Amino acid sequence: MKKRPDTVSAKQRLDQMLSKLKDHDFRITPQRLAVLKVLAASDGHPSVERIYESVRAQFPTTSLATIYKTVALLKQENEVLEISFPDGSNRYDGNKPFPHPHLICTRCKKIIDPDLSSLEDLAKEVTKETGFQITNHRLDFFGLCRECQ
Amino acid sequence: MKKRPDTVSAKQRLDQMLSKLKDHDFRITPQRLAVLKVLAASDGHPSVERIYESVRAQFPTTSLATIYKTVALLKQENEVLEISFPDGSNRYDGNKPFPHPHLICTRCKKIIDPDLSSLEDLAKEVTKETGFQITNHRLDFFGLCRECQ
DNA sequence: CCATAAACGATATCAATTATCAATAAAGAA
DNA sequence: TTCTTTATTGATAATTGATATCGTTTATGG
Repeated sequence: MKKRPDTVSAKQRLDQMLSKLKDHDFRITPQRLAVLKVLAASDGHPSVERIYESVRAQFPTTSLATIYKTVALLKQENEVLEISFPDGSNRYDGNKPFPHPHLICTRCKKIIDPDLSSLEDLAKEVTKETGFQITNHRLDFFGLCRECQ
Repeated sequence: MKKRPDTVSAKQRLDQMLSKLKDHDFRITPQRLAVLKVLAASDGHPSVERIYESVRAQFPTTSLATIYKTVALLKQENEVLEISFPDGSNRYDGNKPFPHPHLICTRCKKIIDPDLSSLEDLAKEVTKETGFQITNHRLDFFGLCRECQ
C-alpha cells in the first residue's frame, strides 16, 4: 500500500493547486493566486474572513464575494477541505484537502491534526457491518489542549 | 466497565426528558411536550422543520420559534444531540443524546447509527499522543447505503 | 381561584452565504 | 503587440437558518 505524504511544502501545494486550475481551464487571476497562497501556506485552518484580510493586505479592493467564490471553486476541485461548525464558523485546510481527523480546543479554538493509525480500520468495520459504500468521513475531537487545561 | 444501554424505549426517553426539565424548574407546556414526544419517539434524526410539522399537526398555532427554543433548551440540558451540516441542515437525535458515530447516505439523506467497538480506543490514542483532554467528539461517515448504490 | 413569572407566537433582526450584473481583465488568436 | 472573447471581479441585493424582541398567554404553586 502506497502512502500519500500527509504534508508537502507550501510551494509544492501552490503548484499543485495552480496545475489543477490551469488543467481545468480556470483563469489565474491575481486575487485567486493570493487566495491560493494563503491556503497553501497556512497550517492554521483559516476562516474566510481571515483569508479575506490576508488577501486585502495585498489587493485592497478585493471583494469578500471573490474569496467565497474562490474557496467554493477549490472545494469543488477537491483542493481544499471545508471544516464547518454548528456556530457557522467555517474553517479551511488547503494543505491536506482530504478527510483527516481534527483535534479542536474549545477554549483557544486551535485546530491540530493528530496522527491516527487506526482510523482506516474503523471505515472498514463500518463497511463490513452495514454494507455502506463509504466515500468520505469526518472525525473531530473536542477538548482542551495542554496549554488551556 | 458498565455499559450504558444505547437505546431505551420512546416512553422511557420521554420520561427521562420530562424529569430533567421538571428537576430544573422548566415548565411543561403542551408545545414542549409535543416536541419531546417527537424527539423521544423518532429514530430518523429529524430536522427542526420536520419537528415543526409534527407538532403543528397537533397544535396548529405553534410557532417555529418555539421549536427552536425548545430544541435549544434540550441541547443545553444535554437531552438532544445536534448534528449540523455545512449546508445548514441541522438534524437532531433525542434517543441517544451523547456523541456517537453516524452513517449518512449522501443520496437519500438517511442517517443510521452503526455499532463501532473500536471507537473508544481512538480517543485514548489521541489523548496519549497529544495531551488533549477530550470531552466530546463527532464521527460521520458519508457514502451510499445499500439501497442507493 | 390568584398572582407571578416563564413561555408563547408573531415578527424583526442578524450573520453568513449566495445571486445578480455591469465593468474589467486573463488568455489565446491574429 | 493588439484584439476578441468570455470568465471573473466587485458592489450590493437577496436569501436563509437561526436568534432576539416584546406584548400576550398560561403553567404552576399558594
